Amino acid sequence: MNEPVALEAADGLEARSELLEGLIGYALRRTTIVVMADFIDAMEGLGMRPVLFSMLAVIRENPGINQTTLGRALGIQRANLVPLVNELISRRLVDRRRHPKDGRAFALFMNGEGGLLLDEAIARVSRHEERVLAGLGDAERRQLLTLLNKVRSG
Amino acid sequence: MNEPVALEAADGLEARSELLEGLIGYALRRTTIVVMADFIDAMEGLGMRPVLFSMLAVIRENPGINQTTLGRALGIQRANLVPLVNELISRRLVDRRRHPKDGRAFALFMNGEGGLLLDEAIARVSRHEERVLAGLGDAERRQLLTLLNKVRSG
DNA sequence: TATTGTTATACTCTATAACTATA
DNA sequence: TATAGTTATAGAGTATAACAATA
Repeated sequence: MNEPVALEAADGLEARSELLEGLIGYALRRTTIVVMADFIDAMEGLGMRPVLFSMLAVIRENPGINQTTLGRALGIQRANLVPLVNELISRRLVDRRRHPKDGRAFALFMNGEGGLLLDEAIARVSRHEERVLAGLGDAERRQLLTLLNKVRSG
Repeated sequence: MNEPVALEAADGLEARSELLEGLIGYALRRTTIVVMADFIDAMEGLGMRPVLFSMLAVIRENPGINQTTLGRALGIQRANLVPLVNELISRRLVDRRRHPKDGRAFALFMNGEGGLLLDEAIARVSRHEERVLAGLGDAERRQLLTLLNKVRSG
């Protein structure tokens, strides 16, 4: 409440950092945390996490995909994908069959129940994106997506 | 290599999802992972992680800040902040003193060694941001920062 | 009663190395 | 030799509940 004094405690209720506020990496990290938290809220009761949602989306759009390719598409290492795929299998959302031409590989397919769950999740994701992007116009949303992909492909 | 056939394995080397590619949340998450990985590379040998960097920045710019306020500024819960502050203390980058007017609280101050480390980290962060933003012009960089903060605050 | 810092705990994500079976 | 999937393990981030000391 008073003017700051050197070596006195700056223990107000709020603190800022001009350095951090100028860094895009920091803004990316903090914004992602906020958006992912809203995603998780939006999925309440579905047992859906961001990583499971993205796996279901890729599997449905790429029927028969194997785990290595799935992991590469999503930036997940093979070893870390194993328990995640097992989770989808044991929840009967995805079917896993031996690959017809490569005995080492599995082929993953979305089944009916997985499709229903994904559809419900997609409906919730639409509302979630509308909520977190409420402050942006259509042009700004397209611009943000373009800029993010530019950085990522960079 | 051939045209896709229903229920045949789509086990090519690459897979995409139009659904995910349209979601800003997904773009945020993937882009942040790429940028954070480059940050970590940039800090090689410094023992610096994103969270420690942000803590040092806030402590230097808010001398005497207590742990609760520091955590609130960075979105870190008090309980999770304890081992992180201990790490900075044991590495002699930050000093912790009892708060003069509140016996429950600590007041955190950056010391000389912490300042030197933070300065070196800032120099590396500048090169890191230049690297990950190389594909964007100045106007685009400002725009991205503005849009990210709009989403986060919105 | 409320707040600061702490401890304990559990879950998720991530990273690495080594193994098996198949190619 | 190389690749697909697996196992084991360790580190880091995150979330909750409960406690002691102090306000």
